[in-house]
Amino acid sequence: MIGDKIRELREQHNILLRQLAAQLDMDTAMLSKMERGDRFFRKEDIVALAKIFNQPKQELLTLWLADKVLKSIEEDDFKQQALTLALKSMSKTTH
Amino acid sequence: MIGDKIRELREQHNILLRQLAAQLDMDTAMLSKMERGDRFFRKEDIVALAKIFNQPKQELLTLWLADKVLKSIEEDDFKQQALTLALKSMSKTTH
DNA sequence: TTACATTAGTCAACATTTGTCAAGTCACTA
DNA sequence: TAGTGACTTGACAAATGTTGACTAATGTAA
Repeated sequence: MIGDKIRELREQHNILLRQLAAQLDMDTAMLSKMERGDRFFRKEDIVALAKIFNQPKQELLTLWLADKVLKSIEEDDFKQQALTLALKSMSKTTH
Repeated sequence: MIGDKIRELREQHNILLRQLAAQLDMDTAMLSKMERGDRFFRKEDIVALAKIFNQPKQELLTLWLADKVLKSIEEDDFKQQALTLALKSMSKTTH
C-alpha cells in the first residue's frame, strides 16, 4: 500500500531503486523489500520520501500507518469490527 | 478494554485471580497484568475465557483485537485517518 | 554473452515481548 | 498490632521478532 505508492512515485520520477536507496542511505535490497511490502519503512524514511517527491507528508504517513494497522491484525476475522471499535474508542479518548 | 471486560466477568463470577489463572494455566501475576492492560492476552486465552464465562467468542476477540490495533499505532497523529483508511482498504479486499 | 536492475535468502545484532519470581501494597480482622 | 489473603509491581532471563548488511539468484535488454 505505502510501498505501491512509493514505487509509483519513484517510477514517475524515473529514479532507480539504487538511486533512491542511496538518497535514503539504505541498501537497495532493503528498499526493494519495502516497496514490495516485505519490510516496513521507518517513519523517518517516509518523511524523507515526502520531501524527495514533494508530497504532503501527512498523506504518505497515513498510508504508512494504515499498513501498520492492517499488519497488526493480519490473520484475523473480526478485523472489520475491531477496526470500527478501535476507531470509536479512539474518538472518545482523543479530543 | 478487553482487560476491563475480563475483570468484570471474573468479578461477576466471584472467581479469584489465582483461580482463573490456574484455569488458564498461567501465573497469577501475568493475569493481573493482562487484566490491567500491561500485557496482552494470547488469542487462545481469550477463546478459553469466552468458554469459561460463556460469552460469545467473537465479542471478546473483537475487543481484544481492537486493543491490538490501538496499540499498534499508539504514538501517532493521523491515527484516525489511518484507521479509516485501513478500514476502507479492507472492505475492498475482503469479500 | 555482458551489464545492470531487481528480488530472494541468510544471518547475526539488536529490540521487544513473555514468563517467573520475590517483594510490595492494601484491606480486613483476630 | 500482627497475620492473612488478594492482588500488584519490578527486575530479570528466556523466548521471539525485527533489522540491516551481505551475497546469490533472477530478470531483461542490448
